[in-house]
Amino acid sequence: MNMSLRERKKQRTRQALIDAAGRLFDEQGYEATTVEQIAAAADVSTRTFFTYFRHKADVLYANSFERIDVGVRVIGSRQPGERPVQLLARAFDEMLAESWEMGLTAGLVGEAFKLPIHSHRASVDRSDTRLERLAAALVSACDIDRLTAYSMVAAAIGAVSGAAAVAMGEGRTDEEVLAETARACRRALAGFDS
Amino acid sequence: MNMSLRERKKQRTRQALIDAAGRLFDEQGYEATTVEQIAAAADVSTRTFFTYFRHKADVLYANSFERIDVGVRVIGSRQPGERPVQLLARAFDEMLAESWEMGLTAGLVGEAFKLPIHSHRASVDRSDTRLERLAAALVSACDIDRLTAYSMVAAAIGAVSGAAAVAMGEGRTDEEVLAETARACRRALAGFDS
DNA sequence: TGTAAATATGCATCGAGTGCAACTAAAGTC
DNA sequence: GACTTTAGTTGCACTCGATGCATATTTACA
Repeated sequence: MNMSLRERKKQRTRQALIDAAGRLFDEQGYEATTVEQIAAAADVSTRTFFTYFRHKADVLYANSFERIDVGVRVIGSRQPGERPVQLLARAFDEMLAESWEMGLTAGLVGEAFKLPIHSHRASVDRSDTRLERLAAALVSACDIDRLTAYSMVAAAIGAVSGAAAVAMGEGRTDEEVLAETARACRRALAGFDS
Repeated sequence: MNMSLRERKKQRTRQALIDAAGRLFDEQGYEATTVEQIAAAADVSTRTFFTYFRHKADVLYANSFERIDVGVRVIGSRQPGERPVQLLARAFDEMLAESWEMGLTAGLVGEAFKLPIHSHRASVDRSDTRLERLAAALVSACDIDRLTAYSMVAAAIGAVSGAAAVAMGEGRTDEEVLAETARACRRALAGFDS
């Protein structure tokens, strides 16, 4: 980890923004918090916020995007003979494990799942979405058609999000939430093991 | 259908907005089209657009929301002994059948699926989302816990959206798209038949 | 130390979305 | 048919997310 001063500063600012956003979202809710407030709390200009995150909502997913990397990596490490369903389930397990480990606040995750997030003006770079990246990885790793791959990943994401939202909404413990999401994921995938 | 003049006018305006939006989205794409343009094309003020649709994106889902009603109704009509998975699959079949019947342009549907839709300022009325409404209906109709219901519905929605997006992206015929989405839906649900 | 490259910031502007108040047209009343 | 009530339309001002551009300010590197 030999970062240049520049690099370190960038990381620090980025983290400051994430922390500030997390704190403010928890305190006032997502909608009630403005980018201006986040930037002020992180001691940078509003304009600078947008050099780190394309959209206000992206700060919520900041770590989520890194989690996707984990999933893509798992998919890339497919064992010979491993079936797509198993592989994808394994990828989700790793991603979910990561999620809790890196101490996302419930507030952050909760908001993230709650939001039917969209994009305002942003011309939505599809290749950057969770679905796209995981499905693409699955297609390259296995002998599977795009349609099936996308359906599988989308079903899994849906199940996981739905389960997590309800479980967290009901105030379950982290362990329970983790267990329930993993279970929902497997159930959603089961039928694709044709 | 004995509507008052007022009611008829409202429907006409609403339809004019939907039509104008569909046309413009097809011609220029979703992002490039402004609400101002849609309103102008429908010959109403910009402000009026927002009395019909809460968000720009809602005009895309205009008919989709009505489809959800169909699904909710199917779920409400559960046959004694019918399992949640069968019931939900039936609901999705009906909703999908409706979709093509009422002549949604591929452009409209395509855009709708493409968008990782979100909400700008709008404090997202959750009880109004597809997921919420279908899951809630399922919980009342069957003896099923919220967590499972939400996971199921979310998985199904994901699978259907994913399959539809890919199938349409590949230029399949309407029949094929319909068949593939129905299949993806069933596969996503299969594992929930515990 | 000076210069090139990367960041940060201010400013102007666009588009979505909301609240409010004034206006217009339809509906119901006498 | 004129009168009032009520629903729906519109303009206006404003907030906030987001982008482009031009200008500082830093850091890197010779």
